[in-house]
Amino acid sequence: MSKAFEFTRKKTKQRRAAVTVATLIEAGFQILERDGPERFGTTAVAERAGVSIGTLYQYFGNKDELLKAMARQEVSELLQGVARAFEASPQGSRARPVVRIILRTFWDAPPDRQAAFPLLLRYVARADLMREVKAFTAGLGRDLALRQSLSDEAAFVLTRAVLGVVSAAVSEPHNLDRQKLEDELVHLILRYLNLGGAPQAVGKAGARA
Amino acid sequence: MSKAFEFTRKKTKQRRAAVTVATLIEAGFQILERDGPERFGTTAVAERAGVSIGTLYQYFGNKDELLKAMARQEVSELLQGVARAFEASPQGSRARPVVRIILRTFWDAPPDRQAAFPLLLRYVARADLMREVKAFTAGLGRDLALRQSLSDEAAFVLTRAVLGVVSAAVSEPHNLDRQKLEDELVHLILRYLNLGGAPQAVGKAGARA
Amino acid sequence: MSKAFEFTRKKTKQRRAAVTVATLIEAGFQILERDGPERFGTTAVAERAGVSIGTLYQYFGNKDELLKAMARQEVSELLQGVARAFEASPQGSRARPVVRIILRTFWDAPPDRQAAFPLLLRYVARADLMREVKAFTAGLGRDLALRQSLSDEAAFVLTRAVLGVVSAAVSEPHNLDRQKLEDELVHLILRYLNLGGAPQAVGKAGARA
Amino acid sequence: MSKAFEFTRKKTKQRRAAVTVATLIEAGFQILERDGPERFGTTAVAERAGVSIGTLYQYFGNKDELLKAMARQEVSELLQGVARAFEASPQGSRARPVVRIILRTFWDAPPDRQAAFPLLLRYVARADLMREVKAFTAGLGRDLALRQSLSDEAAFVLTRAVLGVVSAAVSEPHNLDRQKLEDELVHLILRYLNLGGAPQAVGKAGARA
DNA sequence: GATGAATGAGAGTTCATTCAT
DNA sequence: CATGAATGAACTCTCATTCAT
Repeated sequence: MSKAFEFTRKKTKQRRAAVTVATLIEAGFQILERDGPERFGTTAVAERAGVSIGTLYQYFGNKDELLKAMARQEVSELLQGVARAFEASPQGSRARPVVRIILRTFWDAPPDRQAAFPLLLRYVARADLMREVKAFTAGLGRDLALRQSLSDEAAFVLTRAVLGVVSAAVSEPHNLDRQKLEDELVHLILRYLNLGGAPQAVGKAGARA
Repeated sequence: MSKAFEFTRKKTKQRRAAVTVATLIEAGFQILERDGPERFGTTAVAERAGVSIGTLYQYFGNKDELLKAMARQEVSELLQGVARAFEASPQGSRARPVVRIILRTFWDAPPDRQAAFPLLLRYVARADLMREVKAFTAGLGRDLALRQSLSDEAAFVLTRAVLGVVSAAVSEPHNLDRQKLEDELVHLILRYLNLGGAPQAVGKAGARA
Repeated sequence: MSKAFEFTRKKTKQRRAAVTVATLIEAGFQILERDGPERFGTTAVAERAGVSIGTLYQYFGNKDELLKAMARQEVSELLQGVARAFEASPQGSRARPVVRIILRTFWDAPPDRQAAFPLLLRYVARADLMREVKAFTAGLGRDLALRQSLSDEAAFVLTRAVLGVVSAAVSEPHNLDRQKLEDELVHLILRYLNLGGAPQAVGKAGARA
Repeated sequence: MSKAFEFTRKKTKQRRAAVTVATLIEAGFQILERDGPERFGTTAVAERAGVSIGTLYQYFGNKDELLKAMARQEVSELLQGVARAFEASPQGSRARPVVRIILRTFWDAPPDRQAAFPLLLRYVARADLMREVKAFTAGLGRDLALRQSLSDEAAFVLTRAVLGVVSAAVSEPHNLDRQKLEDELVHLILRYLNLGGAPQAVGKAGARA
């Protein structure tokens, strides 16, 4: 057996494994949306992915690991979107694009996907996943604050406040206007960072950002 | 049988029923704290309450109803605390007392109780429970805004932002300073309502409230 | 509700529970014999007992507990048989009746039941079950030794030697004569206790006991 | 290709195969001791041996065959030890050395290895493995009995009695003295063979062998 | 009303074994 | 020959809920 062949074979196998993993995660999202967080089960995921339950457990030692992988991917995508929106907009006008991408992810998601968020979010709130979130919000904070470094507490408050609002908007039944919510969120960010517009009345949605 | 007797008996029965319900709810909290949200089960609750599982189902048609009753009580206590703090403090200095009582409820709770919050919160986020929360936040909002009425969206953003921060502080592993977090939360509220201090640097915890 | 009624009801329930437990243990033996030790499973036991799997787990917290109960019963029956044989025979001629009852239990059992012994025996070899076995062999030892007390080690050697022989006779494929084996076992016991016949040749089965 | 070359290659291959088999068996023992009999699995064995699971199945058609090979080796080593002890000691004083080597193997083994014995022993008790055990015990018996031939039954009783005692000593929790146990075992053998000391009291450990 | 034995669908997980590469 | 990804039957166990007493 030549080394080249060995190498090819190994790569092939690795690719196949990677494909299987990706398929499982995707199936995980589909089941989570189809059956809801309560009825989310490993058997259904494997079946939907077209692999045996044993294969699932080859790659994810248990249900939690699968959920964590799904959460990681979800977070990662959101963070990338935020980062892109952040960099694509000029300093001083970044709050709104960022809020927009967040709202698009959460608010615009179909109801079934929205129902999946709380479960995923629970898995995000674990040490190993938080690290990258922290790293990201730290970087974000630095820029947002116009080079003034936000304290850990300030970064925490800002990010969790925004996340709390959009999570609530998704999981609580309500009757809110999307545009007004966006305005209020932008307002929240700008005022918190002492960047926002004139000290005028709050709650009058409009040209405030 | 005289009506009076009937009445007395009925009242006695009702009182006994009320006691049983209260006992079950209290037992519910104990089990939730003792076994955690995952292992929270009706059997254990009934046992701890000293009644049979059948009796539990006499008063709560299913597990969800029990959880909702527990959530209702928890929220109700928090809201009362907030209301007291609100009314006890002079206009213009209300943000900090309110934040304090919230932090006391969440941050100061023993770890086991903290672990119970996410589950309870999920049950708060249901239509019938939200009504009173909304009523409360609406009233609160009116006062906070110095008689300017907050829009629904603004009230939503303010309350969920604060809740999001304290929830995260409780469920995520972190390394934050309690006093600084309190300062930042107060800051968030005041700035959002355009009441807060001078447009100075953010994140320098201290004499800002 | 009168106390008498309460009492009756309780007794009724207890009786029903006892019947269920007995049924499950009996079903356990049947499954163990039918499917073999490897394939012995809780589902099959419950099914055969005509109750749900949940009921089985109401009475036996896990598979091991069921197996232990079965082992306890098996041992208990054997010990009772031995005790009866012991007491029914005159001092000095007790070895043979005891050996006979042991051989009847093991050797005469149908092959499927024999296949079940090793598993059961493994569960006998646990602290809590051993206590009664020890108590029994201690008592037996005292008598066997004509009032000389056997040391712990001697009692251990004697009982385990006999058990080892009959276990092996059951679980190993062999081609032995039952009568000769009985003779040799009796011989083993008597000689070990220095009670046995003349110092003649070993292995010539016959009128030695 | 010359025959010589073919031959060499074949031999090389055979040698390599033998090494692999030996490696697998050794890995088997390590896994058995590390994970216990319940968790003993082919995957872990292959991994520990540094080969793929497929390779394991090339050499052992199934799990049982692997276990049998392990049991065979274990037994073979014990028998060799016994044979050496037997031949190294003078006629008439062989019981104690033999008992000693047996106790050394079982009693002195580390607890993890002891836990492995019952499983191995079960695999010894199969037709093909028993043949050599029988051959050995037959030969041993002949010598032990000073040329009187033991009947099959007597050889069986003697060997299984001893094995039963040491197995029990290893698998049951107990509180026995090693020296006393050795004395009692020697006593058992000698008395059974009508070679042993005076018809004195049993259970007083000491200078009886 | 109170009881608690019984239910049973369904969960997560394991592991000996196969076979395309 | 070696590999190891894939298999899937089978397993133990949970727990919300019912209903005869």
